[in-house]
Amino acid sequence: MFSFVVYLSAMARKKKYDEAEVVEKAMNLFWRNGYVNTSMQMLEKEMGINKFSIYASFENKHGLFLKCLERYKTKVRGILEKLKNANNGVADIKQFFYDSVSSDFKVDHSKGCFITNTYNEFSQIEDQLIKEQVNSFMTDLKGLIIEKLKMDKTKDEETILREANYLLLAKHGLAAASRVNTKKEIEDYIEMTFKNI
Amino acid sequence: MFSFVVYLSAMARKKKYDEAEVVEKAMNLFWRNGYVNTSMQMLEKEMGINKFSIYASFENKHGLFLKCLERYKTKVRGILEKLKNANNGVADIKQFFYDSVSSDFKVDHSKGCFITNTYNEFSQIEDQLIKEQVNSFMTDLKGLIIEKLKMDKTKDEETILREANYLLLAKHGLAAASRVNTKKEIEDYIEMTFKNI
DNA sequence: ATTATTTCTAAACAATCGTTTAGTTTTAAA
DNA sequence: TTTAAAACTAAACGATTGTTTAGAAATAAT
Repeated sequence: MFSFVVYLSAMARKKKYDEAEVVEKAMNLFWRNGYVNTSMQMLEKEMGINKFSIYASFENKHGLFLKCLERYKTKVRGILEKLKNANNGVADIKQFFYDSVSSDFKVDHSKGCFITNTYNEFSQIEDQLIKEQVNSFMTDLKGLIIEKLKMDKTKDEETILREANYLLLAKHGLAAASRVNTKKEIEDYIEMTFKNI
Repeated sequence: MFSFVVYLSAMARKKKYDEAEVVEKAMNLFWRNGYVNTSMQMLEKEMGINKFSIYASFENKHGLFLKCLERYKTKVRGILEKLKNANNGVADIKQFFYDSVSSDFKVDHSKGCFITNTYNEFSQIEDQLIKEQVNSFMTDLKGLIIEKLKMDKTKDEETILREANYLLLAKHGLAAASRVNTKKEIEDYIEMTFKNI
C-alpha cells in the first residue's frame, strides 16, 4: 500500500576530496605550526580545498583541530598497542620512548610530539575540549606506564607512582629533544633517563 | 668667553610611568600567556599606559618582549650566580633545579619558566632576536652545568657532555612539572633525575 | 529533460591584530 | 610669559583573523 524510501543522504553531488586525506594534511600543518599560528588561509592552501568546504566538513577551525588530534591518536595507536601488549616491564617503556621518536630520525627538523606541542600551547588558552583530549591521552599513557612498572613485584605502590611521574615528565624532555637534538643525543637521553629505574 | 650648555635630553614633560615598573607588569603577562597570545590591548590594560607610550618607550611588541626577557634574566641572575660560585659539582646543579622552582611553591598556578615557555613557542615566533636571546640563555646554562660536572675529575669529556645534555633536557620536564605538579611530585622528580648522575 | 539538492568558487563579513597619527596637555627653558 | 619639545588621549590605520554568504556548477532521482 505504502512504500517509504528514506534517503539518509540525498547525494546530489559528490565531494571532490577525501575527508581523511585533507585531515592528514591539516594535521601536519597544525603539528608544525601550532593552533594559533595556523590560519584558515594556510589550511586552504595545504588541504587543497576551499574555506567553504572546510567549514562544511568540520564546522570550524576548532572542529578541524579536534579531528586532527583524533587522527594523531590513531596514528600513534600502533606504538601504544605495542606497549600495551608487551610483557617486559620497564624495558617496554624504554622501547616506547624509542618508538616515539624513531620516525623523527628520518627527517631534518622534527615537528616533535603533537600532543606535547598542543599541551604547551594550550596551557595558556582556555579550551575545555582540546584540554580534555590532551589530558586523556596523557592520563592513558600514565596508566600504561604504571601497569608496566607494576610487573616488577619488588616495588611498592609509592615507588611506582614516583617513577611513573618521573617518566611522564621525562617525556617532555624527549619531545623537546626530538625537535632539535641529534639522533645520538636523543638516544643518550633515553638511556640516561632509564638508568635509574 | 663662550659657554656651552648641552641638553642631552630636552625634557619638556616627564613621563607619568616608570619604565622598569611597566616592563615588570608586561613580563608577567607575557610569561603567563606567551608572546602570540598577549595582545597590545591586554598589555595596555596590564601596564596601565597607552599604546602610544608603549611604542614610544619600546618601539614595538618585539622590543617590549625583548625588554621583558632581559628583565627575566636579571630576575634569575641571582640563582645563576649562586650556581656559578658554588664548588660542590653535581650537588650545586641539583640545588639550582630546586632554586628554579622554589618560588613556584608559593603560588597556586605557576607560570613555569619564562625561557622554556618562549622556547616552546618558537614555532609561532618568527623574530630571530627573540630566539637568539632564548638560545643564548640555554647555551650559557649548559656551559655552567658542564663546568660543574667537570669538577668530578673521574669523568671523561664524553660522559660530561652526555650528562649535561641529559640535565638540560630534564630541565624541560621540570618546567612542565612546575606548572601543574605538586611540590612533592616536583621534588621527587628532581631527586629521580639526579639519582644517576 | 526537469527538478531538487549538494558542492563548488569567490567575494564579503565583522572583529581583532600590531601600528600610526592627529591633536591636546604638560612643562622645562628662554 | 612665551616658546618649543615631549608625553599624553583617542581615534583610525591597513592587514589579517575566523566565519558567512550569494550564486554558479554538478549530479542523483524523478
